[in-house]
Amino acid sequence: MDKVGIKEIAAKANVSIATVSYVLNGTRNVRPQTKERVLKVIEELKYKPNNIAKSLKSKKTNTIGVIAEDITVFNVPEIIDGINEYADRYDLHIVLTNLRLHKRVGHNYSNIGAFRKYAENAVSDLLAKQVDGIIYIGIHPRDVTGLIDPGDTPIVYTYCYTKNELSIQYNDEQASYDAIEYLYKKGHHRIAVITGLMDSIPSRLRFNGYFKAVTDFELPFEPQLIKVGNWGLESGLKLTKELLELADPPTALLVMNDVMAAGSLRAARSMGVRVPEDLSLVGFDNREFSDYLNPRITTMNLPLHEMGYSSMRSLLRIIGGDEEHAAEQVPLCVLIERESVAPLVD
Amino acid sequence: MDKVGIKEIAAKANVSIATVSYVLNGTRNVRPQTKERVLKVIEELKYKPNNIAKSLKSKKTNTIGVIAEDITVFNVPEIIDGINEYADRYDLHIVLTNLRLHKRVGHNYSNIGAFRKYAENAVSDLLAKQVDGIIYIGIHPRDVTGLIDPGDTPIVYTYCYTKNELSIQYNDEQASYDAIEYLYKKGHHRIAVITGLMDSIPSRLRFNGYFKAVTDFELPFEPQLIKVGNWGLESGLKLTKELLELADPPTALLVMNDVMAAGSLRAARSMGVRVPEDLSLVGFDNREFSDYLNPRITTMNLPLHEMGYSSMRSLLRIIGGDEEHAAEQVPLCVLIERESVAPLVD
DNA sequence: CTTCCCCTTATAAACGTTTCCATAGATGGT
DNA sequence: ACCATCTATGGAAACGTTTATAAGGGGAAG
Repeated sequence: MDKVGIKEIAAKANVSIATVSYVLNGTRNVRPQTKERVLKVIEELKYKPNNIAKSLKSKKTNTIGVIAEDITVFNVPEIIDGINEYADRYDLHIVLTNLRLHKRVGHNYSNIGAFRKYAENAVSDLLAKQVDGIIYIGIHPRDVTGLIDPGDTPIVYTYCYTKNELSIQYNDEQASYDAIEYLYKKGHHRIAVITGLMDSIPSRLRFNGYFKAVTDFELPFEPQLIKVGNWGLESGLKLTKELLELADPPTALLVMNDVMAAGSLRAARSMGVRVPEDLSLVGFDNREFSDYLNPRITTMNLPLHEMGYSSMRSLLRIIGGDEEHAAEQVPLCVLIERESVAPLVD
Repeated sequence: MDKVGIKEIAAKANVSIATVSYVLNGTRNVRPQTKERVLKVIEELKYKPNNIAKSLKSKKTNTIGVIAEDITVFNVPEIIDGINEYADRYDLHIVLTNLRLHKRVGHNYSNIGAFRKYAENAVSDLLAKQVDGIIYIGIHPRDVTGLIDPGDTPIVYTYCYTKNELSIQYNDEQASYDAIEYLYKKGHHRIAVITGLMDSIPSRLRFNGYFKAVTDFELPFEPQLIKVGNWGLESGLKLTKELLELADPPTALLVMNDVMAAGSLRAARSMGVRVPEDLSLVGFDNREFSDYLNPRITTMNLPLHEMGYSSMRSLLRIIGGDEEHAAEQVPLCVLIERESVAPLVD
């Protein structure tokens, strides 16, 4: 099974390689009769194009490099799926680099320096592969400014924060604000919050939203209703207990991720507090399991698929030279109503 | 910022392009002094290699095509992560094709025919990109034999079933057998089972394991203890209720995925049956949330990372021409003990 | 019957590398 | 002093395409 290229086709069809190329790409008119003949030979010889050669000449690979800081982080696959949807439409291919952040440096981002060289390598490799552009999928809590240098290959960031570079990101602050507004409209006034780690950007932004809403709706601001968690279930459990042991416990609780919210549920159960009758609970992330818990918890959905899709669209705009219109409006987070919130009746 | 290639380096360093290539790859001895000079120019001009050209000449892309039937299916990212770990070690790159099976044809695999052309396209594209090999990540319940034709590009399948092709897959039957054995050793004899859809291969295999174990340990075989579910939470809930309403309900229950197991928990709670005191429960998949439920459920872990890793290793063996030793031993599933099983005391 | 133009097809250069082969100079054994 | 080796380097072909340019032939217009 010898390699059959355009040359072999040309020989067998008694035309020049140029002609074969023209029928292959429709770049130029070719007499129907000739075309037919060439096509037949292509069929016969089971010609398979070689995009490497094509790319070399045309300086276009139709390939986008996707760098994921960690593909096993729960939200990332859906973002990639969004990227894929767009890529499919435009016949683009994805070369995926998984930086495996967590497996390499664990969950402590302080020694992130050691990680930088992986990121840099990934970029070099991608550039060597002549990708037409790069999408960098962070893992949310980090500002990633200056981490890598893509030269003049277009890049867009998503699911992370940047200073000057374009980053496709939903609005954390708004999301959190909306959650509080929802609770407020259900009649709740004393609303507690369990944040994530406070050196994490989304944590701060979400807290901002909480604070803004509390202010806008003239809710009492009581520091003892604010608890700083660490994103883990145990922390949700412990802090919720503390909240419930208050002399005057809150009637509602916003927890900044679903994992901690699962902890809240456990705490409530252990103390005989009923959710939602005695305590309304809203989570964050709309993780699949939030629907499996008991009660099914009301939580804030993140527009992940759209973020992926938008990143791709932005990137292609930049590649197309339209840098100005690259910024994208990402759909808002929407609250998924389930069973963990009840209106407050006095 | 003109493109700087090997040619520009050669000119500026007063050597031939051949020499530049030799210092770049260390393919040949070059006088230290010359080497130095070339390296300096490379540095100065910020030379970035072009792997496209390299691949064209060398007929090696160092790229593996990964076709995922659906990257949003929960187990897939971890498999990819395993692939990545191996790829990193050997400086291989991944071009990822996500077939988006569920978003395209939903969860009803009967109209899978329409899906075939996506798979075929994916393969053609990958071949055009001259990948050195292909890994096909299915989504488990399907036999994928004959779906695609990779020509003579090496391929290995994983997380799906095949007839003659090499597929890296853990042992469903064994896993299920082990779960029953575990329950048996905890003193349980009347063990019920909730299967998945019975047109799914893992469902049948797992049932096989159950049946074998029941036979080996001389447990009573009572058909009313066998329920056929559909993988969804509601089905777990409903069937568990039926089981618990039996005149003589089982003391233990093996549920063939964690989602249905979440349903079982809900059923038990709604009927005032305590887990594990009144009913021992073991799930399947070791989904992250199985640790968040109440009680935390004991479940069967799948060696996903290893499957990815092994797939890659097998593939590289085939690429290296060692077809015989390509088959891999995939680590067994291991049961993760948590809180949902208690020993039976009479 | 020229002349011009258009339509179709061919020739060959180019893309950025690797690598085979050749060459020039140095070394060393006789 | 000569030939055989050996080392360091250069020249050029090749990988499979695309595409600029050229060329041949036919028809319409003069």
